[in-house]
Amino acid sequence: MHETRQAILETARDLYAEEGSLAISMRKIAEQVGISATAIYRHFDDKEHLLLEVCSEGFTLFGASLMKGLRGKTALERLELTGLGYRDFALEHPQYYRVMFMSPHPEFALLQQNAQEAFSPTFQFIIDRVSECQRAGVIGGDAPESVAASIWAHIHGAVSLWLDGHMPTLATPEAFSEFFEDYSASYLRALAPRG
Amino acid sequence: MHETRQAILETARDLYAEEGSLAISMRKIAEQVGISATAIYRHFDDKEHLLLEVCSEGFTLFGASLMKGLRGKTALERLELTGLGYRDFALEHPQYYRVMFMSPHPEFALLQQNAQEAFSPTFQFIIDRVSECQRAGVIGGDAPESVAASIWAHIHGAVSLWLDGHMPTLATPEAFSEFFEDYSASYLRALAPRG
DNA sequence: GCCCATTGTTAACAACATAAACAATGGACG
DNA sequence: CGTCCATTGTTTATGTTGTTAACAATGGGC
Repeated sequence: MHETRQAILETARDLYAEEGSLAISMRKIAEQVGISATAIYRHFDDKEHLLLEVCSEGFTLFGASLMKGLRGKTALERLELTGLGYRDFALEHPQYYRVMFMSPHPEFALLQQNAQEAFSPTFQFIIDRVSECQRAGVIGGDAPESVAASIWAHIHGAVSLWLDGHMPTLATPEAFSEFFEDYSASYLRALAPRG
Repeated sequence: MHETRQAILETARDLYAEEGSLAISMRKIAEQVGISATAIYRHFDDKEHLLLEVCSEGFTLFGASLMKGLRGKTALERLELTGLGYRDFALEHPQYYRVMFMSPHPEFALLQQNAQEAFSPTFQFIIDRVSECQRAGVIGGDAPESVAASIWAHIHGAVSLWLDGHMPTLATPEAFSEFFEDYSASYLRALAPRG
C-alpha cells in the first residue's frame, strides 16, 4: 500500500546522496521508480515536503551519531566524543549535512524551519554534555547554552568550510579529521575554568 | 557601449540582494533592464558567469571590511578588529556572504572555485594578523596557517549558523553581535601562549 | 452490486536556461 | 562615399523544470 511511497523516498534519498539536490527532479525520481512524475503528488504535497521527509532520516542518523558520545567514561570524554560523532556524521553523510545545516536561500524555508525544530533536541544533548562537564569542573562556568552554541559554531564552521572545499590544504578526509581533533582539543582546553 | 552590461550587473546584484539567488532569473533581469532575456548572452557566457561577476564585487567589499582591522594599534587589536570586520561584512551583506561562503551543492561549481581563489589573498591577510600576534607573543606558537584556519572556522561557524536562523535565542543582529564579541574574546584568550 | 476513496494515467501550463537564425547599426578601411 | 563586419539586439524554438486538471482503473465497505 505504502510501498510506492517508500520507493519514492528511497529513490529520492539515493539520487540526493549520489548527485546532490540538483539531481532531485520529480521526473527523474518518477522514472527511476517506474511511475509518472505526477503520481508522486498522490503521496507528497510537493517537492519540498518530499525533501522534508528525506531529511528526517538524516536527523535520525545525526542523532545516532551524536549518541556515540555517551560511550565515553568521563564527562569531558563524552563531550569530546560527541564532537567527533558530529564530525563523523558530516563526513559520512555530507549530502544530509548540507540540506540540514547548509541549506541556503530562502527557497527552502520549510526545510530550514524543520531543521531548526529537529535540531533542538540534539542541541539539548550538547547542552547536557556541557553541563555535565561544568559539574565535573572541567569547563568554566558560563551559561551552558552559550558554551554549547560556541562549540556548535566551532564544529559547524570547520565542517562546513571543509565540505565546501574552502580548506584546500586539508584535501583528504583524513587530513581534515586530524586537524579537527587538534582544533577541538585546543578549544576544549580553552573552555577550561580559569585560574 | 558597456552600459547595458553594467545595467545587467546592477540589476542582477539588486535582485540578488533583495530576494536571494532564487530571484535571479535571466528573464527577470532582462525585463528590469528593458531587453530580451537572450540579449544577456551577448554580454555573459551564461548565468553562472554572470553571478560570478556579481560576486567579485562582493569580494571587493569583503576585503575592504577586513582591512578595517588595520586601524588597531596593537597586533592583538588588529586581529580582533579583523574578526569584527568579518562579522560586519556578513551582517551587512548577508546575500553576498551566502554566495561566497555558503554556496551549496555542486551546481555552482564555478562559483565555488572562484570563491576559493578570491579568498586566498584575504586568508593570507588573516595569517599575517596571526603571525604578527605570535611575534608579539600574545598568541601561541602553532603554525599560523593552522591557527588562522581555526579562527576562520570559528567565525564562519557562528556567522553562518546565525544567518541560517539556527540561533533562535539570538534573533536580532545586536544580540548576535554581542554574543560574537564575547565568543571571539574567549577564543582569543584560548589561543594565548600557555604557561 | 453500487459508491467512492485511492492511485495511477496523460495532457497542459507557466517558468526556466539556452541555442539558432535573423536584423539593425555603427565604425574601420578601401 | 561605400562596403564589410563585429556588435548588440530581436524573435523563435527546444528541452527542462514543478505542478494542476481531467480522466481511468481498481478494490474495499455498505
